[in-house]
Amino acid sequence: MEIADLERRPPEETKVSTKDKILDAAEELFAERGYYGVSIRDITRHAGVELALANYHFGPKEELFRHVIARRAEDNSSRQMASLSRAIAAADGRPPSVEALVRAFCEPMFERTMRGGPGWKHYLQLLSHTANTRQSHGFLAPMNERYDPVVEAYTDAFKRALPAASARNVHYSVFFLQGAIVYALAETGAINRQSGDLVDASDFDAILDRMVPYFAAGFYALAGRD
Amino acid sequence: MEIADLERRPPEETKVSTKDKILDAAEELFAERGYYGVSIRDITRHAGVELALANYHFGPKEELFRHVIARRAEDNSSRQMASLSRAIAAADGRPPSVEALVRAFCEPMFERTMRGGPGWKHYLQLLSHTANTRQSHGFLAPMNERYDPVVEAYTDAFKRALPAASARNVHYSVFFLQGAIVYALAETGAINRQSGDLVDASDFDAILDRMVPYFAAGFYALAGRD
DNA sequence: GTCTATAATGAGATAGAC
DNA sequence: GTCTATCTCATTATAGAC
Repeated sequence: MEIADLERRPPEETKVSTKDKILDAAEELFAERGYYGVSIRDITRHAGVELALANYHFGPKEELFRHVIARRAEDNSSRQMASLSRAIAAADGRPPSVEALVRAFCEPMFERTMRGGPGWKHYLQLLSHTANTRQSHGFLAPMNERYDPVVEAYTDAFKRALPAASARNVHYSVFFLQGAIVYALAETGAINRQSGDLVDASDFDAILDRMVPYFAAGFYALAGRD
Repeated sequence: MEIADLERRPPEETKVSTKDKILDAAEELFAERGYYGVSIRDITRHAGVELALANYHFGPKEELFRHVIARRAEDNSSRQMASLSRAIAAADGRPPSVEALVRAFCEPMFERTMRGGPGWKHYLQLLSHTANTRQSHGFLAPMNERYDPVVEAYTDAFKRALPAASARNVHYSVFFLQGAIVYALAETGAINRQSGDLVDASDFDAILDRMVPYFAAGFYALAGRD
C-alpha cells in the first residue's frame, strides 16, 4: 500500500500522518513485546516523533492500545463475516461443507498476514497474543469479545453442516481449530526449528492447504460419536 | 499441597522457604500479566516478603524468571518423555497408535494443570504464554528450546505410526496439535463464553476425550494425501 | 538470611512556548 | 499540531545495619 502511494501521489501527500506513524510503531512493538513491554518513549522513538505527541493524539497509554486494536478490527471481522457469506452463497441453498467452512474461517486472516503488508502481520500477531491471554487486564476484554459474533456465526454454520453432531462437540471442534489458528498467526518459528525447515511458519498458503482436510476430518470424527 | 503439609508436619517444618514463596508468587503473577507486566515489588508483596530478598536470592529480574521456569521444567518434560515410553511399551513391539500418541502427548500436562495444584496451573499458563510468543526477548529462547526434544521424540513416534505419511505432513499435524494444546492450557475462558458454557475450559478430562479422536482423524487425513 | 534506606533510572503525563 | 522542559511516581538494584 505504501509503495503504491509513493508512486501515485505528489510528494507532499506521500507523508504518513503523525497519528498513523504512532499507530504503526505501537502496533509493531506491542506485537513484539506486549503491552507492558513497550513504553511510550519506545513507541515515539520508533515512530520518529516527539514523546508528547502520543498523549496529545491518543490520550493515555491504554487508549493508544485501544486505538491500535480498533484501527483494523472492523475490517478484520467484517472480512471474516463476508467470507462466511460467500461460502454460504457458493453452496447454493444447501449448507456449505465442513471443508469450505474451515477454509472460509482461516483464509481472510491468513491472506492478510501473508499479503496485507507488515502492519497487518503485526496486527494479527498482536491479536494472537491477546487471544491467548487471560482477561486479567480489563482493557483487553472488549477486543476479544469483538470476535465472539464471528465465532458464533461460523459455529452455527458448522452445526448446519453437521446436523447429527451435538452442539457441544461442534464447540469443542471450533475450539481446537481456533487454537491452531492463534498459534499459526503467532509465527513463533518453533515449527521451522522442530521440522528442520520442512515446515515454514510464514507460508500460510501451505498451512491452509493442510488445515482444511486435517480439521475437517476432526469435525467429522467428533460428529461421528454423537 | 499446603493444607496437607500443615496437617501432617510439625510446626517448624510447615514453613515454605522464602525462596519458594518468591518463586510461587512470581510464577502466578508472570502467568497472569507476563514478564513486563509484573514488578519485583508486586512479587515480593504478593509473597509477603521484603523487596530486597528477591534480588538477594535470585539476582536480577531475568534470572528470577529463569528460576521460575527451571523449577518445573525438568519434571514437566521428563513426564512427557515417560508418557511416550509407556505408550511404546504398552504397544508391545508394534508402533503405538496415533490415538495413543495424541493421548500420551497431552495427558501429562492436562493432568498437572487439573490436579497438580495451583502452582502447576500457573506454570503451564506461563508455558502457554511463552510458547505463543516470538523470541524477541532473548531470555525466553532456552525455555522454548527445552521442549524441542520432546516434540521431536513424539514426532518420530507419529512417523512410525504413519509410515506412509510424508515427514512434512507429520510435522504439520504435530504443529496443529501443539496449537490446540497451547490454547487449551491458556484457559482464557473464551470458549465458555462462546459455547454458552457447554464447554468448560478448565475441564481437561473432557477436552482430552475429544482431542484424541479429533486429532487422530486429522493425522490420518493428512497421511492419506501422501 | 533479613530489613531499612536510598541511589539511579525510566516511566506516564502535561504545562506552556511556538 | 509540534516541541521543550519538567513534574511525579514507580521501577530495579544494592549498600549497610542487624
